[in-house]
Amino acid sequence: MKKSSENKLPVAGAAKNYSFFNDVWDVVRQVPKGRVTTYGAIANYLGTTSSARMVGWAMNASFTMKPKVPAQRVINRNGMLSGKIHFGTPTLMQELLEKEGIKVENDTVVDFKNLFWDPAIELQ
DNA sequence: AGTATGACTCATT
DNA sequence: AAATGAGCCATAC
Repeated sequence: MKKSSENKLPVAGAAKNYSFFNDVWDVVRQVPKGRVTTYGAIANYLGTTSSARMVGWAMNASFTMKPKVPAQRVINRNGMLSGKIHFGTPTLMQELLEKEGIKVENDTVVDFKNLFWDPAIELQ
């Protein structure tokens, strides 16, 4: 069995819970283009429903991950782009979403309810 | 080592 | 319906 060098993460202190972060990224990468999901949905799928905040931290760490994680498809339960401030520019997240065909108005995904992709249901 | 903060969410008021 | 408190737990200082 290989040591942690293979599973090493750029996140300090994540070694203990690296699987959680890894699972988050794995799920996010499977979000179809043009669809979105939420922190809570991912947390629920991973069995840590009340730890949606950790999903946010995983997203923050995802910027240094390869292959890249479509973090713009992960938003909060209101369909709002709560994490856009963590992108390079204040509008980058919205631009990425619109490039995928998702309409964004006032930092909120239009028709979010219809575009919502729940891993606990879709991914099973 | 203790406190504060946060890309969240739910329950209560 | 809007505001507030609480649970969550890793990171930052």
